[in-house]
Amino acid sequence: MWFNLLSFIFAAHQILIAGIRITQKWDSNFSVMFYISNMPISLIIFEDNDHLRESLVCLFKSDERYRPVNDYSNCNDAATIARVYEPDVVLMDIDMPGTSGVEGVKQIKEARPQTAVIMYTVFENDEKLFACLCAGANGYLLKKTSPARLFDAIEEVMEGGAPMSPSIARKVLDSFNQKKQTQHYDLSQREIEVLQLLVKGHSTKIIASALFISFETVRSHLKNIYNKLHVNCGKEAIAKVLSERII
Amino acid sequence: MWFNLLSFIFAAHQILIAGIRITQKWDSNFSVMFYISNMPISLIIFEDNDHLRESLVCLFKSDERYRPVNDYSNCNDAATIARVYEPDVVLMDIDMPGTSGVEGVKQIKEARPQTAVIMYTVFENDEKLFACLCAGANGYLLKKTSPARLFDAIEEVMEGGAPMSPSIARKVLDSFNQKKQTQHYDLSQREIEVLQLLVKGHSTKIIASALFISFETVRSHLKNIYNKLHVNCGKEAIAKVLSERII
DNA sequence: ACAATAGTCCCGCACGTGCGGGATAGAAAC
DNA sequence: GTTTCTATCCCGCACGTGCGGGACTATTGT
Repeated sequence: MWFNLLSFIFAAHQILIAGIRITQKWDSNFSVMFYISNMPISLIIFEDNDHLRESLVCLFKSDERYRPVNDYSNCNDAATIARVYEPDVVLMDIDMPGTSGVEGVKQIKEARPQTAVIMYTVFENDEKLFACLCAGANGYLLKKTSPARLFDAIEEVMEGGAPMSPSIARKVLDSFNQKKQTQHYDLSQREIEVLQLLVKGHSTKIIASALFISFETVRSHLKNIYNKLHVNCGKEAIAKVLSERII
Repeated sequence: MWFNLLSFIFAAHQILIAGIRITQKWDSNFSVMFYISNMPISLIIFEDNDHLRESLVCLFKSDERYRPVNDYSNCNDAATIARVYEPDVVLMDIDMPGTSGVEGVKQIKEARPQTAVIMYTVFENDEKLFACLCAGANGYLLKKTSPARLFDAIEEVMEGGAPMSPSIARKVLDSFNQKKQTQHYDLSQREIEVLQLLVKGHSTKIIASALFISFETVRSHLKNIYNKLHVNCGKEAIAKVLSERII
């Protein structure tokens, strides 16, 4: 159960009141929420494999900390389900008949952003991973995850964390470091300065006055930049720089 | 100790040979490496607080799995140190006199990419966090991390993971989801199609032929798009879309 | 039935920009 | 000591593009 206490700042991560553990959590609107641990965590599972789904329900029923509310073999009505049952946590498979899990997490996050959605899948490929993260997933676990780690992950996401399988976390961190993997275009320092202003959308004239050099000089630099980046115009250059994270 | 076995693909994550646990790891050049667990993990610590640094060394010396090679109160010679001692793991503070930890991780990763660098800091602000990740950090732990979790994190990073404190992991995942926080510009479906082609760097003429509509129609759409995005030209539109992750 | 919206198409004008030239001076590299 | 690189500046031409108009059609919502 969540209590939304707007505009209240609380420094410590856990406090004890009358024996009840209260854990801090920030929601996406920067309001503070508290999770009272002696309430069971309500849980909904989306998983099309009947065996696995029933095993998961059974697993969570075995621990009094969890209250598996419902489970579904598809997420066609994910938004409604989230609104009606108001689950704390959702475990979401990706590959399901009908609506995919990627679309499912998007709908749940739109319908009820407080619900933490943990992806639970065999997929390790970048495309599905980043699609889920952009859709608002709060965690990403591979199906080889042990039950103990599954429990930990749910605790972690309830405490404001983002549980990920190690190889997934690595992929996520690597995505920040991709600019080193892209080739080096051998731009001079001055050309980098010009390019940095260009990718902010500034015109040649503005760049010239910003760098205290002549309009024609900037154009000359831009010509060289376009050659080095193998593009034909400023728009292509901006697109290339921003999408490949050069500079 | 690492053995670099190029072009060899190994499916399982752990195998047992004669009682020695071998763990798979991928390095950034896509070659496979194996970590033999009965070898102690060599470790270098950069931390300017003498008390904390000595405590950490003491902590790691207490466990035979770790071999703290050296420790430094600044990372001015980080690149040389990495090349000479070839550590498996580096624990790196951020706020140090002289070269900052952000610069330190960058230098270490350039000098010896195989070395896993885990940031170990009090800083939770986005700026420093993402600067470290872009510099190539393999993990990010807050100083409130317990010793047990510290050990786990080093195991995790050696096995190809990316250990992060929960609040850090959350920040990282949230960074993927920022497009929902940006405002909605109320673009029509057709305008989105035009804009998607524009941000690829395509000219008006190309967009027209790609969408099977007239050149003038595309220009008309672009005019409306610029109005809705509050920009004055295509370059600004591309810059805004790609940097704010609209669409 | 009417208004609003989206999508399509067209014109002309002015300016920005890409392209192909050329030139000079200082610094760095060989 | 010559070459190469970098930064700086200039010209003219052709095309792309932003801006301000207008017009027609289909759909949607009231």
